[in-house]
Amino acid sequence: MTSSPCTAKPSAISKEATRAHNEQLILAAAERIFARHGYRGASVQAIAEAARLPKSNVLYYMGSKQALYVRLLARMMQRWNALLDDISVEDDPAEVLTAFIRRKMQLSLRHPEGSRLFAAEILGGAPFLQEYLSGELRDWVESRARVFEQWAERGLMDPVNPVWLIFLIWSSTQHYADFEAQVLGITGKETLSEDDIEDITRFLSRIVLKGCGVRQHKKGRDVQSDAAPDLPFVAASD
Amino acid sequence: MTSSPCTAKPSAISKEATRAHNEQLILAAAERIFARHGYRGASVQAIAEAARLPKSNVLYYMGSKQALYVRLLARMMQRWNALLDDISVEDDPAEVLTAFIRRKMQLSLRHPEGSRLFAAEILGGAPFLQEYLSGELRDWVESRARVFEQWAERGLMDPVNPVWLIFLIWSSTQHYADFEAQVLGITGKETLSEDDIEDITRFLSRIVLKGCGVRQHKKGRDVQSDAAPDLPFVAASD
DNA sequence: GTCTATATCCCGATAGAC
DNA sequence: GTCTATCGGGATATAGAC
Repeated sequence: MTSSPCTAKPSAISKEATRAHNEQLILAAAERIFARHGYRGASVQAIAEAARLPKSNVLYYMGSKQALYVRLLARMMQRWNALLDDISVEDDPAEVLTAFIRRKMQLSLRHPEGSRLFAAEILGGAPFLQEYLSGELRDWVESRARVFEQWAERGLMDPVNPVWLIFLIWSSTQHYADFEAQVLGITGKETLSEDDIEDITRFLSRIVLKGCGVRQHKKGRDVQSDAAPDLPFVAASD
Repeated sequence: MTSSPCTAKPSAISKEATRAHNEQLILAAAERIFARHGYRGASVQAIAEAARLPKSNVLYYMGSKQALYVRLLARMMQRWNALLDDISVEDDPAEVLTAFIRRKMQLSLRHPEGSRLFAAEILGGAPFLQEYLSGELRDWVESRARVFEQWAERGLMDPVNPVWLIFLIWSSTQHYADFEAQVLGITGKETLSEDDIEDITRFLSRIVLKGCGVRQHKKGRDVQSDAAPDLPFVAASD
């Protein structure tokens, strides 16, 4: 990934490539700045400097500050949707929940600025995302909630409130991206290593599965109903 | 702060009362605006309008935008510290953890704007709070972490990473204040009722205690080591 | 297509009238 | 003490030179 803007000679082919390249520079820089200062607190000037381009160039490529912001939000929602798998009541709860936690964790830490951009938008009352939240996302939550309830009816997990459970997974995973400054300050680390991420992922999976009484899926075998089985991924305690 | 009877000069008293009253108006309004738009995105003009005072009045009372912001952060840290109880290894894990979750939940929902103000500060890289995070708060976390580890050594709970556990409790409770817009959009509610709060609190306590394998403290009785006892506060499932 | 120069407005902060 | 008027600077956005 080159970090310098392309202002080279306009040969027919490289024009489009240059434009695409500069757009990517702007989007990456804008995600950082918007995440850090929020919509109003971010200035086009600051975004331009972060992208090493003139301010007018940013507005020329993106049209307006608001259009740029909306485009970034849409990109983040797209990433989000990419891991919102469909699940059915026939699936194994343990597998689905661990995969859900793992993917959410990876998304947050693969795109920390996007995650913080989203967080800042919600923190400010979600002026640009209300429709998405109470429409598309709400439907997604409701459909998964129904599956969780059916799992509980079949005795595959405890009858917990499925919406609170989804919020628990969202909040506890996103925390490591959104509150990174706090996490690093308290742990004294400079960054979270791959091992840390793996450790946290296993910790959260363990707590959620055990906390919800999810039975291990063992085909052709009876499952003990009141024992707390040792899970295969007991987290290290530091 | 004196509470003098002073009947001689009521005008002098009402002056101070007016000042105190206006300061409270400004602090409340500023907390809302800063929480919504972040430090840079908030304008003194907007704060003044929210407090129904002239802009110059806000700066006259508070000195500067930054002084006002720092004062609000300090107030929130003070509220925070007020519930950071000391705990010892002799205390009952179940009681301590449930009380911790309950208090944290109440704090977040009693002061949602303060919670969001803090969140915005962390989201932006904690420029004003880094010292607090890597100093006072870090020490607090370490001391509690050591107690959790000792509990695990005594077999009172599973040997989970205590710092991840603290982050889990923080994130999952704060979520309902910081991401209120998302929670309300998805649940379709206009506000979270007292019953909702109680339900969420019990849900989180249940998951954390069961997920960490916290044994119920029963003095003078042996504790079954591998059974998952039914907790007294099994959450309703909706 | 790109970037300089500029238009218009709002920012935080202050001086000075009352 | 309170508030109007204003300052210098920076905001978004655009017009126009190259």
